[in-house]
Amino acid sequence: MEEVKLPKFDSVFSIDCVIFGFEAGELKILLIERNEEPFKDWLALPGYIVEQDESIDDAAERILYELTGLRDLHMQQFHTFGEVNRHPQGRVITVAYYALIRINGQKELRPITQFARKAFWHPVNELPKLAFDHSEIFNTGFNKIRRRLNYQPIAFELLPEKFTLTQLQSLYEAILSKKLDKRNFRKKMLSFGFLKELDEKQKGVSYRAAKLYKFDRRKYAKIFHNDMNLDK
Amino acid sequence: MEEVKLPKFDSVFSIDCVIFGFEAGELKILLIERNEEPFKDWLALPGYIVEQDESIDDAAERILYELTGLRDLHMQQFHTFGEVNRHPQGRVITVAYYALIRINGQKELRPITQFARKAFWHPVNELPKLAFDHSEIFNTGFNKIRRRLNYQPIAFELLPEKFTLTQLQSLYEAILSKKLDKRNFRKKMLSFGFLKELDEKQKGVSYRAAKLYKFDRRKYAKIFHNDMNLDK
DNA sequence: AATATAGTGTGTGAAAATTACACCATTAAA
DNA sequence: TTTAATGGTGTAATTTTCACACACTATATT
Repeated sequence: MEEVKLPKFDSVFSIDCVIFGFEAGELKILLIERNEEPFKDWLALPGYIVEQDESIDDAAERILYELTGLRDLHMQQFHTFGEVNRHPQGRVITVAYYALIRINGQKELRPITQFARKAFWHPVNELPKLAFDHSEIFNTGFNKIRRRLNYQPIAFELLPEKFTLTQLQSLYEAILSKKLDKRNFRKKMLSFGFLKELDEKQKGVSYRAAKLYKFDRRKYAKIFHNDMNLDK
Repeated sequence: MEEVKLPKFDSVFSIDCVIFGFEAGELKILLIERNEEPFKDWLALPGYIVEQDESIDDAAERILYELTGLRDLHMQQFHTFGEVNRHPQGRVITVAYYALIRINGQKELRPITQFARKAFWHPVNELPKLAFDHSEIFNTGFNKIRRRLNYQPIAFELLPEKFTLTQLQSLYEAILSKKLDKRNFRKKMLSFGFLKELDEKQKGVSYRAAKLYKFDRRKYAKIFHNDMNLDK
């Protein structure tokens, strides 16, 4: 069997990341300020070029780390953008990933490479124009997680380990952009059976402290073992 | 502003297509027999390399056409596969698309290029080993359409324009691999309000002929206008 | 000590959706 | 006319969804 060479093109893959966080009752995403042409000084999603000897999943982790200092999140690919002219300097196809993380105790965001001047959280409402087609990438990703919220326990990745039902509800409201009924929401969430009520209560509030809950992954997996694998 | 060059890699994008059809009560996909190394003579999903000056959506259409003679289907991207060693000859990242089409009156399948020796329909059960990681790509795609079946009217793309409720049901059963209750299925489908009952009946059967129905896109769009755009 | 404030936590009834389930009707062929 | 094959239909029980309002508790303020 003879070795056949693949054709070569001046084409480049990149990764872009839509990282959601939840803070002060607001849904936010992670942006960087670019320090490199093109779109120097613009705001953009954290994203960069995939190396030749790394898988795209690995690349996503590395790139996010280099641009923001964040590590070990569970990112998932959600769409690939391949218009010819989406990058002004050549053909770049980008695979977009999302993740949801706890902003809370997060250490400072600090870019490792010089390609980003800084990284910071920005509310998803009132987003400014972003570099490249990043606004479109963000919108597609946001719609994806809205959908996924219905059949995947992604909300818990955004909350601290211990949370109140009110926090959980206001997160759902932020993602879905609509008000939910408190009694029905609580009834339904609790009926799933994967929330573990703790003995602790909220602290430091100047009103009746709410009970804290925890998301119980093991119970979730038991209850929904069917659905978990379908998801890729 | 100075022109900055993008780095160059020996990396290649490709497209692979998972095309579903429905025939004789069975769900099938389109395979080709490869006529080129690597995996010469193997069965594979229709797939090839993206040119530098075409978008990935355009590439998907072109490639499918060249390998199978099929045209103008509505393909949708569903996942991108980017493991380093998925192609034995170098770095190839592939974007996978699916489509669902009517096999029925389809003209002969005939590859245009020589890269495929032939193209043919194969039942999704009892699939043989496929070239590259195409078995995994198929599985991922199959799971995607199973999910989508719940919130998108994709089934109708697989049926002839006029179809009976029994045909529709057996298609659902084929995709979901489970039996459904006839009365409940019919009640529910009709309750959506986007099936148009025709005056015609089935012909050429040796038993009571069934009524024919049509999928009414306009009604569907009116009823579900919300959901249509979220889908990318 | 009284009171204002802000969010917690709880139940019920009506309506809608889902599920389980079995038999007669119609057609063509034998 | 009988047989074989599929078409077509309704109801009752159960579960899920939805709409809706007020008393409780902890703290801060006076």
